[in-house]
Amino acid sequence: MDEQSYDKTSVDSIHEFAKQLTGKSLGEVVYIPTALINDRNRGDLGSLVESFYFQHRPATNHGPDFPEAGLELKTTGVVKKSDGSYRAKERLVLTMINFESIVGEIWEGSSLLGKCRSMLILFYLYRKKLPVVDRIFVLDPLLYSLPNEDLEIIKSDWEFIKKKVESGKAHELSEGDTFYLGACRKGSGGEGEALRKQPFSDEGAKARAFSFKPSYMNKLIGERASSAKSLGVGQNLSFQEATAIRFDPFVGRSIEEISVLLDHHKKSPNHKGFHRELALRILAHGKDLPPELAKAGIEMKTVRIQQNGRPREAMSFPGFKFLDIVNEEWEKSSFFERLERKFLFVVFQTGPDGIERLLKVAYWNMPYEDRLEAMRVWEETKRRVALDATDLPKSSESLVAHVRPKGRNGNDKIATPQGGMHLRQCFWLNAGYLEQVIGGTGKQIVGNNSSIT
DNA sequence: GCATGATCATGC
DNA sequence: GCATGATCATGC
Repeated sequence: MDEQSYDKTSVDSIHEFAKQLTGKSLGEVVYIPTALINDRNRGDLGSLVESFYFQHRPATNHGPDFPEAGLELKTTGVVKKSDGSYRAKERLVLTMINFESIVGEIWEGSSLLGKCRSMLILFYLYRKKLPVVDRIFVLDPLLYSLPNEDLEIIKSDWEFIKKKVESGKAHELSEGDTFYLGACRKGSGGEGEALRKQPFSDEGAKARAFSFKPSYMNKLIGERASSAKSLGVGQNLSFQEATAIRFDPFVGRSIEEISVLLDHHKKSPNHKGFHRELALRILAHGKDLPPELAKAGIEMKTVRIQQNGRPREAMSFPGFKFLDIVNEEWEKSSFFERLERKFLFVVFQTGPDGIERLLKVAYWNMPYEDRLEAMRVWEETKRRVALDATDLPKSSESLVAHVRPKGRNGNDKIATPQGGMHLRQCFWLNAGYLEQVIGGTGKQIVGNNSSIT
């Protein structure tokens, strides 16, 4: 049934009309004046779809794209994974955060809610070199109406961001502050970028926008569905409460005890993922993170503390390539992306009796000052890789992070800018830094030291 | 006991 | 086969 047109007052009609784009690019369906394409790969595909496919020009720039239907139109990129399924290429930017006006808003009348309560999201296959009008739409368009199960979480994310602005800390905003909604950077990002004023501090803040995190987008796409059961976050439980309910019965118990209770045992004496597996069985009753934590992009990490209070090890992150980092920007680097996440630490400690027990569980995200220090280490690493990839920042050079090998064995070498081969490396958070962080999370079973009061 | 270098075990 | 999270090993 090919429809020639649609009813702009009807969400369903707009949705049906949009479906006819799937499998095609905008450019093959309608004529786009070349002046508007302009040889640029970037461009506002959403506006082009609205103007040339829907032939629709809203009377005003304010309000939804389709005011009569109360519908917002969004286009967003996906990339194909090796197994053929899709994942979000990036976060979905919803609307700029106006630091001046958000402090006077309430959720029910907020500009964010106006944007995201009803959206039609079209997915196109991202191809870097291809102009946006030539990118193919894939998947069915998604009619998004803020699901009940996500509403409370997104609302409290919004309130957290608002509170941070009210505390004069707009410049310290981080994606790790929140769960589904992120205060993402929006702007040139260059050295000369103009900072924005914030109402309760003289400090300039980088421009930010509300966005759905990539992890949340992936869940919407439905390509990462797992069988893991919901924790029940959102209805009447916070992340902290729901997590505490799962871990409470095991806190204080020994590894041995937990292992027996869950009937999960070490496969070998050197089973390196054992503590993590126990934690996942406690938290998720399985091997996958519960859907809420997956949607929030939570980074669950196990930390093992020795009798003397120090972590047994520093904390590693995925390896990087020498040839990549020299051309990367901090805010686009994978280390930055990791450190912007919210962490869930599952902490074990060996007691004076030599027995290791589950000590506590805590949510955490990296404070502003420490993110700046991590950036310094990253920039220093980038600089030194270009000079000599075998001489990189050691843990003695920073209180927060360092660089060390990360490989399968001594043959796991990759190319350096110097033309040689050297052991693959990754970033680590120092053991001493972790000690301070874990100590700072206090004694509670589940806390969140990122909270601002 | 710690910093640094080196490597393991697992799951996909 | 490979990335990943995590741990082991060595020398000071």
